[in-house]
Amino acid sequence: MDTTIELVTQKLVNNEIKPSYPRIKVMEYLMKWENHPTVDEIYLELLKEIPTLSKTTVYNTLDIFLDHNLVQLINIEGHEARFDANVNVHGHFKCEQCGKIEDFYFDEGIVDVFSLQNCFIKEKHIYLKGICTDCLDHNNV
Amino acid sequence: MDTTIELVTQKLVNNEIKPSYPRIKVMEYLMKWENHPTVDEIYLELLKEIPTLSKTTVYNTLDIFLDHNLVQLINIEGHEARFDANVNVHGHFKCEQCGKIEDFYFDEGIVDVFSLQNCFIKEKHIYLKGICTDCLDHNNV
DNA sequence: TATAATTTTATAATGATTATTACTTTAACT
DNA sequence: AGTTAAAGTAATAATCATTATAAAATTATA
Repeated sequence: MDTTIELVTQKLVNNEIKPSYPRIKVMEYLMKWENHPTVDEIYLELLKEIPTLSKTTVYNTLDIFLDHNLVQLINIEGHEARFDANVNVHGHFKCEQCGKIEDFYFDEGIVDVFSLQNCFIKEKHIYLKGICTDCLDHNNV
Repeated sequence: MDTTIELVTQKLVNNEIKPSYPRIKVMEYLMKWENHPTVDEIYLELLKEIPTLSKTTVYNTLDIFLDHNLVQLINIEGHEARFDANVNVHGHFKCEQCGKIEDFYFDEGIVDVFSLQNCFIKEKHIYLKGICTDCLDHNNV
């Protein structure tokens, strides 16, 4: 059996999620390609391997993963949800020109020092937008 | 003439936006009530004063304001856009229980030190989610 | 005042997400 | 193994925010 599939299966089982084929494949896709795909991108990609797959299943699966904190939801664009299997606190930078989304890391503490000392903080999201170095170079703006 | 309306009118004119009544009212609402309303909230509120108002106009008006950087778009919830007349860089904390969104401030520099030195950063958004102090108190969790 | 340009409105279209229901697969039990 | 219940998946329709389009109203200009 494929090692990746074994690992993913284990991950799901550890979180009390039954490792059905679609679930394994969605998680595998999210972990393997560390992009930040939309539901549609996940669906269209997996459809190649699972011709009977429905988009509803992708939505349901992602909801389960969200509930179990196995993925995080990225709201960098209002009109489409993106998903990230990296649930460590980190930021996202989207290039408005090429559309690429880059991860970046920061000391989580910087967000704690603000005026919300006594609140219970569950999620921390940092989103930046601009033009990436590649695009800046190629544009020679 | 009302001082607020004069101020808002001036703000629009300074930004080469014709100060039509709906535009003045949308901006006035955003500045007066420093909440972070959705399009629907703005629409329903202003409808009381402007019975002929259409939601399309609210959308169009907000688009113009965005283009001129007079408001910023808040994507803290994926399914609904919120708007903020405060365009200074600041963060938003949403209480998942009462729904309230609080502003908070941070040293803008903390976002600059990341691995994006050579990118051109146009927008910086920090969103936190959790439970606010009020809700924590009243729950006596 | 007449005409052109702009703004607003009403309506329809789009697209992502959710809800519903039926179908299929898996699990449990005899 | 065969039967029934439960869980998961799929197909379809419904919802809702947003966008597009075209008509009506307003404002600016000659």
